[in-house]
This record gives sequence, C-alpha cells and structure tokens, in this order.
Amino acid sequence: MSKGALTRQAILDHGVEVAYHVGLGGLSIGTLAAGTGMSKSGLFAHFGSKESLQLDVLAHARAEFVETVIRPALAKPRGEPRVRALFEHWLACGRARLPGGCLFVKAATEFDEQAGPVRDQLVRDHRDLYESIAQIFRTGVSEGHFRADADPEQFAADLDGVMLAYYHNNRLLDDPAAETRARNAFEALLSAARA
Amino acid sequence: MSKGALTRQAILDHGVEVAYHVGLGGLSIGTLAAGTGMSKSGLFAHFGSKESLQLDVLAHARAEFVETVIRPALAKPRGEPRVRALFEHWLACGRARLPGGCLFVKAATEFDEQAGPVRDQLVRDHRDLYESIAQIFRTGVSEGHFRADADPEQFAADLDGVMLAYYHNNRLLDDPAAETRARNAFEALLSAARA
DNA sequence: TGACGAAACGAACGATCGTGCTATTCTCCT
DNA sequence: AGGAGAATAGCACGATCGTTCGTTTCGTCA
Repeated sequence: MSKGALTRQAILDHGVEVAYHVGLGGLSIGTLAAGTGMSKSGLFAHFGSKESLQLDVLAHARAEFVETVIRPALAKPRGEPRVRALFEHWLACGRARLPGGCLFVKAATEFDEQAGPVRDQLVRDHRDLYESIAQIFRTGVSEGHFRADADPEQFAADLDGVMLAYYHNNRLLDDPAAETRARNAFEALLSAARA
Repeated sequence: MSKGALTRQAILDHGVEVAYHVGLGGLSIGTLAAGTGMSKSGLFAHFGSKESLQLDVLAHARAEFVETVIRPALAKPRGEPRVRALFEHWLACGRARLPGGCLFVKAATEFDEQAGPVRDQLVRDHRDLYESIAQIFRTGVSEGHFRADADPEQFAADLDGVMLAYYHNNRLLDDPAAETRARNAFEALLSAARA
C-alpha cells in the first residue's frame, strides 16, 4: 500500500473513532488533523471537502460493520443459526463499543432531516442493511425454521428496533441490564416467528 | 405573561423546530437569532450560555412531549386502553412530525458519548420516560389485562425499540409501511404480555 | 544520483462560532 | 407623566470553521 493510502486509512480509522463520540457533523478538519498529528491542509488534501470526508468516514464504518457483523453471520449455516450469529455479533459490536456499527446508528438520526449526499448514502446503507437482515431471515423460512407466512421485512424492522433500544440503554443510560433485555426481546421475536 | 417570557417562548419554540433538523449541538445562536428576527446578543441575554440554551430547548421539547403523549394517555382508563393510548399518541407525534418527541430521540444519540450537563439531563429524562411507560404498563398488570409475571421494565425497553425503529423508517427512509410495521410490532408485544 | 510526482506543510482567507461589553429602546408601575 | 428596570441592539473579541495557494519535503524509479 502506498504512503498516501496508508495515512488515509489512519485518518479514517481515527475519524470513525472521533465521529463515534461527536457525530459525523461534529467532525472537524482541525481536530482530526491534530488527532492524527498532521497539518490541517495536509489532511484536507486527502479528501478535498468536508462532505467527502464524511462520506469516506461513513464508508469506512460501513466496511467495519460488514466485516465484524454481516460477514461472520453469513459464514454460519442457513436459517436460525445464521440469524442468531447476526444478532450476537451485532450485540458484541455494541458491547465492545466498536465504533463501526454504532456510528451508523448515530449518523442515521443525525442526518435524517438534513438533505444532501450524506443523507442519501445513509438511506442506501440502511436499505441495504434491512435487505441483508430480511435475506438472512428468509433462509430460516426456506429451511423450515420459521413460519412460511412470517414477514422478513417486519422481522428486519423488529430486530433493528431491538438493537436501537439496546444502544440507547447501553450507551446513554449505561444500564447493565441492557444486554439481557435485548436478548429477551430477540428470543421473543424468534419464538413468535416459529410458532 | 411578561414581554421577556413571551419572546423567550418564541425563541424556544423555534429552537425546538431548528434542533429537530440540525440537532441540539447544531443549534447556533446566530442562526437562531436570524430565525426569530432578533440580534445575536439580544437572544443570548435570555440564556447566558449556549449550554443553558440547549437545556432550555430540551426542557421545552420535554414539556411538549409530556403534553401531547404522556398526559393524554394518563387520561384514559387504567390498563391496556392506557397503554394503547400512549402508543397511539406517540405514533401520532412522529407522523405529524411534531418536533417534541423526535428531538428527544435525536438528542439522545447525539449526546450519548459526550459527557456534560446536557447528557446528564437526557439520562434523567430517559429514565423518567422508561419509568412512566413501566408504570402505565403496571396498571395493566394490576387490572388483570397482562400477565402477573410480565416485566414492566422489559416492556418499556421493547416499546422504546418499536418507536425507535419507527422513527428510523419514517424519517430517514420515508417508508410508508413504517406505521404498519410499528403497529404490528406493538400488537405482538401486547399479545405476548397477555398470553 | 537526479529528477519527477506524490504527500505534507505553513500561512492566510472570509465566515461564523460563543461570549463579553456598552448603549439604546421599550414596558410597566406609581 | 415620569422614572426604574427589563429587554434588545450594536460592536468587538478571540477562536475555530472549511478552504485555497504556494512551497517544501518525501518516496520512488530511471
């Protein structure tokens, strides 16, 4: 990897970490430069605009999320095991406070009322995520683990809700019961899909 | 109401509306002053600091939420009707894009990793909300509408999850099915609490 | 080793940020 | 009607914002 691409990765790593605390909109070229030991202009040259930086940070977080949550789940057997793996890795990503997945949630609420390329990208990402969840759930239907008339899109929304509540309780309230609550809710979802 | 208190209300009304789009952190004295037709310093004098402004905007939004969601629910008969009313008014607040409740959700993800008075207040508010939901649910238990061993705290977290997913789907994705999904999820929660 | 392109820097820009001051205008009570 | 005090405006400050430009350093290959 060339020198430029290397520092670029380092910037994005740090950018995801910072955005995880202050949000995508709270990212500033100056603090990001100071945090990576670069000059403002040196860092800026890698992206050309703040918006482009935000989009790149978002893409970096997305890649991290896919790598640590989606891909490991897809490696599991089709059906319920795969759904369970998806949930567990997602949960672990929140527990370990891996910025990747969390930044996604934060950026979604941050930009849901601010039109522009960042919002557009977030919409695409969110649709992709729902698509992925629904698809994974469908393997459970075709394997006979779940009812044939179960609605995969509904399951995707439900699971998203469970995870969003988990994030709130875990990160804002520091509630130690957050994970147990999420597990309970997830099991309720599964048993409803089975019966 | 005195002149000062009147413009103060007007500022906060507009502040909630603006924060609903750009977040609590995205609020700026300058744009808020321009939006209300005041001078920066004239507006600033009402609050003394930006943080104090944020806290007041938050309090304003909280009052709006209590007035349009919690209080109407408490006017209904104890038990399931009250829980249903809570859900319906909450849903309506999102559908009509009333900034009150939505700002609450947005601010929570915005400040969940930023220590300070705003975060502290948000934690208190969120705990109060969960407390209210759990309390309303408990009236359903004592009325015999719900199982005696149902966990009110778990229900509060579950309902919060349903609403969070609804907000995402409604505001970010503009998904017309969002409300139906939320209703399905809510009914599933209720029937699980009954059986 | 010399040269060339990529990468990083330093300085500066106009704009806006939050926040002080000091005036001026307005409200309200006697 | 007039005076006290609240409410608002005007102006300026240091800091930081995103961005541009010209220059210097670095990495790489002939």
